[in-house]
Amino acid sequence: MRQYSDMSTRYGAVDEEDPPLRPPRIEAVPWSATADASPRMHQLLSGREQEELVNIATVVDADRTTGPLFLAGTNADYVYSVDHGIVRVIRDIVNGDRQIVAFMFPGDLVGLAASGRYVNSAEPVTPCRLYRYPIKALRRLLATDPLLELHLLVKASHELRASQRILSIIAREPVYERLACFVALLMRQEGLFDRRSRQLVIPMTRFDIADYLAAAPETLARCFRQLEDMNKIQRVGARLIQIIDDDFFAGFGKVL
Amino acid sequence: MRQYSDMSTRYGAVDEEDPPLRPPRIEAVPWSATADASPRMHQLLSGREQEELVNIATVVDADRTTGPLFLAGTNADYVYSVDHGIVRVIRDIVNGDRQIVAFMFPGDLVGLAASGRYVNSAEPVTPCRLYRYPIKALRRLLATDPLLELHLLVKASHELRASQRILSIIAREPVYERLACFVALLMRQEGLFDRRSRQLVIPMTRFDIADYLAAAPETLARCFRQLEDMNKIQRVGARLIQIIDDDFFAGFGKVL
DNA sequence: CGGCTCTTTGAGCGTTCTCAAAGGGTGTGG
DNA sequence: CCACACCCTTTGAGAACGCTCAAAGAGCCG
Repeated sequence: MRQYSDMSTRYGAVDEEDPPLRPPRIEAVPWSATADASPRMHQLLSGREQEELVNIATVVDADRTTGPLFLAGTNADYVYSVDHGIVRVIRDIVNGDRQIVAFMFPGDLVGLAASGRYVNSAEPVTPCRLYRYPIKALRRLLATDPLLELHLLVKASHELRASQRILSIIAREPVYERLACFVALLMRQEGLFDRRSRQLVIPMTRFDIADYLAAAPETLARCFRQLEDMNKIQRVGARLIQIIDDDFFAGFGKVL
Repeated sequence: MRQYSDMSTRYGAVDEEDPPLRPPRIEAVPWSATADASPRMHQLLSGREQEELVNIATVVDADRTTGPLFLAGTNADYVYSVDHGIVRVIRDIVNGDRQIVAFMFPGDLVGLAASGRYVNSAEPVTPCRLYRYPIKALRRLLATDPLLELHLLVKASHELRASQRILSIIAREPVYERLACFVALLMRQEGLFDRRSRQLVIPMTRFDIADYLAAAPETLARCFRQLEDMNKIQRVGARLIQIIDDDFFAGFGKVL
């Protein structure tokens, strides 16, 4: 467990160790068209909103060794925003199987609830830092700040789109296409893809990817090999690949 | 085309023809626990909010012959709420395949947008009536009514849960389990299941169910037969089944 | 160096998909 | 009024893809 945590540290090292504390951020593609007309991620929170949020927040640091952030079915007392690192949001299926419904990256909100209970469990994938907001305080804030409320609504819409996107990815056959979509998603994430070396860091295990794409980890390994045989990628290490055919992945990344 | 429309009319006849116009409704399971502690659907809109919405809304009637409500990629000028009938929300995959990301029932909101464009297409599954709200007017309303904004946020969370649920259903193997989950979902819908006769109306075609559960329509037919052989259901007609083993479906309906 | 976990590869099997065709119900046209 | 045409549904047969089980390889840490 220990060394696995450290392994994650190396592979998922998007942020250097102990970065200076940044204000909370919530990012999303807004509803309306922006000036440049390209669907880009925007930082939704104003400086004042960030202050308001900091006032009710506590900082949480976690990694794979520290256990789940919260478990499905328990009292939903907090909502989290990701500052750095990656969190997986999990829904347990019946017989030991589980589905990762989302990977949460910096700028994302974690802690969906219904009837006072968390709907999913959340666990760190890499070492990560989150802001934790008590729901009661957050609701008080929302009642007095309609603009913040609007921003959360925009963010919720963004998460809904993301969920529908992974839905349409899972529906795809064969599996190597799902993997291509997943690689395209990772390439869009800040800090994982190095344009110069054309290398992409894969911060999660094959098991994680398998639970995300609804496939077996062995199949994933075969699909990586398949993409290599197709001359679309080059495997540098288990968690590091080089992108050979950009257009190929651009095609799979077209979906919003 | 014509007779198919009429067929849908018969099978999907949740509401009698030309019901009196009801005020707009938006339904969801709220975040917080309610008094009865059971996760039940609630009507979110107050009488005043319904009035405000009616003031900016127009009524739209549609069925399978009238074509899509809107197409993915077109300007997102309106949001819709379903009064009665069923709407499918579709995302096109590559080679003619498509994924139904959601069936929208009365009380649901349709018209998710990003950067000013609809993300999905929406088409009537049964004859239906919707309220159509211009987005501009709706945003003005939201700016002046924080409570309405909160209700939309709760509704968006509800849709997100629904999307994650179908995600975890699709991930299931074998397909007959997906179908069992789907049947359990339909049983929860108002007006489709008759408790006395134990009969369930299936308002959509095998193709629709296939595009929803990420399976081939032929496989769906086989799975219906399989459930019958297992003595879980009895096929009365293509779009009407009798539930034999309630506990079986209750088990698959457990997921939020 | 040994132990651990993650990753890769192989072989055999099972489920689902595809292609094909027949059956059923409904509206239309003769 | 009946027969036809259309679409949806069902069933069958064969092929393909992915899963399971098994085992070896690789990287990291103590």
